[in-house]
Amino acid sequence: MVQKNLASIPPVRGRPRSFNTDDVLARVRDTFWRYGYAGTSMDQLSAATGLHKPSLYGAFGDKKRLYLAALDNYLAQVRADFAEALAVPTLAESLYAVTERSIEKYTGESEGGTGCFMMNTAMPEAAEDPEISRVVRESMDGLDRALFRRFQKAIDAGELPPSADPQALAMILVANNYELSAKARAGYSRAELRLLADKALDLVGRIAGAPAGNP
Amino acid sequence: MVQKNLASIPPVRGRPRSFNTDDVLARVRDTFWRYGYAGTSMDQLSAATGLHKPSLYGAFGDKKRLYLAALDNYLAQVRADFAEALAVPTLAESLYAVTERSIEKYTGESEGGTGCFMMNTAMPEAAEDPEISRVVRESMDGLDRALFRRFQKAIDAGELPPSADPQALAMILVANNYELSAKARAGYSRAELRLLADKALDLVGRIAGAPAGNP
DNA sequence: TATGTACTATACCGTAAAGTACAGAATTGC
DNA sequence: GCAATTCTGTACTTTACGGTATAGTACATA
Repeated sequence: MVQKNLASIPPVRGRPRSFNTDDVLARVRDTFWRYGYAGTSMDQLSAATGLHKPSLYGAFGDKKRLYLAALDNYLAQVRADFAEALAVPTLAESLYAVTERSIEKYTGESEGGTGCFMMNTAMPEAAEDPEISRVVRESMDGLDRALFRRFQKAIDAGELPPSADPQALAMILVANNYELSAKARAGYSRAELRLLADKALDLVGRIAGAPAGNP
Repeated sequence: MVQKNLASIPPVRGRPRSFNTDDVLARVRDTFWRYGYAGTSMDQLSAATGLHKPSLYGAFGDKKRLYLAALDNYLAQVRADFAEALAVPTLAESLYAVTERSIEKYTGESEGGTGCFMMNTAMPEAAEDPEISRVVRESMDGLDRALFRRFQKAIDAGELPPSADPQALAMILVANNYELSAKARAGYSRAELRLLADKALDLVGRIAGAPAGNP
């Protein structure tokens, strides 16, 4: 994401916007989060943001561009959250923070709907929309890489033996993350999700010292 | 599911149906699979099945009942597939069969769309529809239990030591299954999914002999 | 063959969807 | 102050949606 969103660059001349783009995108995101992409109407988005439709269209384009802007916004925040959690020096604390943030996000404790926003809104569209599926793939690859690097860092720091298998370890947490999202959406409780995440962390601990198996 | 679907009980009198219910539900399922629940219109379903809308409404009720019938149909088939794969006597072969069937299904090789039908169509609706979210939860619990029982069986059969942790082992495959579904929908290739599944199976092998960790 | 019954086909209904035209309002540069 | 520019608000257009009325049709029982 090198280029900034056009909609967030305030125009120099003319009547200024009466709204803050990020606030609007947060409302838009929450509405899509609850009802899905196809299940959300522009009128709902208009009501949720307090903006009239021409303002939404003027600022973001059509429904899909508005959705993609909200998705970008969400993914940027998720990346920042992950980066912060992964920056914790101790591996165990770092991984716990990762799972805890996911659980908090997916249970909708702070804001938004349940489960992962991308999983529950982009996936149904991904089959027929290459633009959306590309964003999804890149986001997934990013998650894989981020966790892989964290384990590599732990090996470099001597927290794990050089023989450890960072790819397998990363996969445990990635797969667990998908399960957390799905089960949160289905209505599982925070406590149940916490147990699942702890099981995954326990697994990581059990095989952290083991070398990679035969391919 | 004790009670049979009403739509599958042929009436005794009057003009008989010109269509086979299961065939129709398969077409309905495939259409929802591609476009999502909210993204699919009754006209699309009518075109995909070759039935006119009044026939669909007459046989299944409204859109949601039609969807739920297709979902039940799908889940029954998935359960049967899983049961068959889990019935393979050797644990390793059994687990490989489980992953292979998922991959085949999720890549849309034989029929339907990509990813898990339930994941990609029911999840967006699950947040606002308790009836759908209940079905999803029950299906998830069923998957957890089926895999747990398979590992328990392997312990009973002496394939795994009594100290093995069937819950953790089951979780590896369940979480992997969710990841396979998500990545298939995002467009990952069969080969990439196979590698992921093999990593999970490898993990199972690595910790199969280990006892459960501290809770 | 007569009759009841359920299915099929066409056409339609009311509503809600995405998107827009246009007039007025707010701000900047001149 | 005045023109240029951009946003806001109301009302609208067009299309597609879920769902149905109705007329006709095919079959089972009697």
